Amino acid sequence: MTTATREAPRAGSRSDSRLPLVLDSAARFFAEKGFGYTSMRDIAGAAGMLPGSLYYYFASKEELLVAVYAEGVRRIKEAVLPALADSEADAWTRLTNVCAAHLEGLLEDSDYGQVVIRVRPEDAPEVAARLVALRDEYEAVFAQAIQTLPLPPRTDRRALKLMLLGALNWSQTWYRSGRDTPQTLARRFVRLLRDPLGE
Amino acid sequence: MTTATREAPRAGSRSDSRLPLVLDSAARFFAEKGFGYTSMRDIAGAAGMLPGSLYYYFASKEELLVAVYAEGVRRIKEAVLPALADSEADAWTRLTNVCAAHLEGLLEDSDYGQVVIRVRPEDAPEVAARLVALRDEYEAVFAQAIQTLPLPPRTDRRALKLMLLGALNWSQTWYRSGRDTPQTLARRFVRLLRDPLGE
DNA sequence: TAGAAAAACAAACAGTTGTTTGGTATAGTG
DNA sequence: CACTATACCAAACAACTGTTTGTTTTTCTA
Repeated sequence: MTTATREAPRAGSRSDSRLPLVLDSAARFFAEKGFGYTSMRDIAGAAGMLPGSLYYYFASKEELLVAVYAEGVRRIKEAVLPALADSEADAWTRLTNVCAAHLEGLLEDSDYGQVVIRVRPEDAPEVAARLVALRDEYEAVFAQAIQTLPLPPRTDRRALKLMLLGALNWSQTWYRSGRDTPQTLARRFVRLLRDPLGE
Repeated sequence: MTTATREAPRAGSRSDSRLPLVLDSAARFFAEKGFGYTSMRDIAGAAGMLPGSLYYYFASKEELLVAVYAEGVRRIKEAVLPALADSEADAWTRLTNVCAAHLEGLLEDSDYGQVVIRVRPEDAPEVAARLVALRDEYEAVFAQAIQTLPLPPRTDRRALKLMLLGALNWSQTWYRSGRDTPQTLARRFVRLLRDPLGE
């Protein structure tokens, strides 16, 4: 809306655009080095372009971040929604599947998902509000998986969501690919919540 | 903020050093803006000094981070250790108190604690290993609080630690002072783990 | 086939970055 | 008193930052 940044190449039209390359490149750097530590030259270079050329697609570095961020949210949602819609499974295994999908899009799958968790909205003040909105949009999806759980009355569902989501997101700091899979991790976390640990 | 307000030189020995001021200033900026977004000019300015003068105390920006980081770990440990050593309380309330102390040093208390959680070691490649070592040093303390829990056999204590610590640390992203206190938050999280939620 | 729009290049801009160098006022010591 | 270490200041450095501007090449369309 604000800028002419999101125009996708129309079908049949000129397709030598390097926009997807730019987005992938930006996602990779943002995910690996963070927003502030990535320069427009990094991104352009990896896409085989000059830094100034990026401004043909994006009005600013922050707008580029918004595009990557939005795509990240879109992908995580895309991975999670099927698990959420599975009416065959019971609520607890549905939650487990949602968590597994969340972890996958966050740890293994793509750089896009990692950007959503890694980059703090405040790091891009001009567009912070839009980033927060995108995050909230996904959190609402995740909250649904908890809303349908059969829980003892008076259970604090909000706290449950914050706790689980926090544990999942923080895993980005210690997770090393090859040891545990997102699936087993998700199972382990959900079980810790479901099964009683006290006395 | 304060610019040329000369701190009164303390009586006696030569203690007109502004080193503590520098550390406080750095901690504040690192906690609020992150490491990469903070310039040496920011830090020096807030301490009433010139940027170059910081190199009298620290060989580099990254070394300055190490100093703040170490002090942060020291403070969190200082807050958590008493709760851990309380042999009166039973293991579960001890864990609750440890979590509360952890949250306090992370959300409310000081900027130093926030730096430890906020700044990623990889953001300072030259000293990353030392930062990780400092973090691990604390995590070992936290692990102790879980080690002493009376848990059903075959419980994955490592997963429990990662989950709880993740939930606590991630709270930094959504916590707003004035709503919930660290105490109530800690109680809520621990209860979610201890009490059964399943069926 | 002329013209316009798309997709870039090439080169610079002004500002900021961490850091270095050389000097200086102050205070403690013999 | 001279001397020395401390705790800074003042000014610059080269490298890098996001961004702008004018130009060129390519491709689609009328």
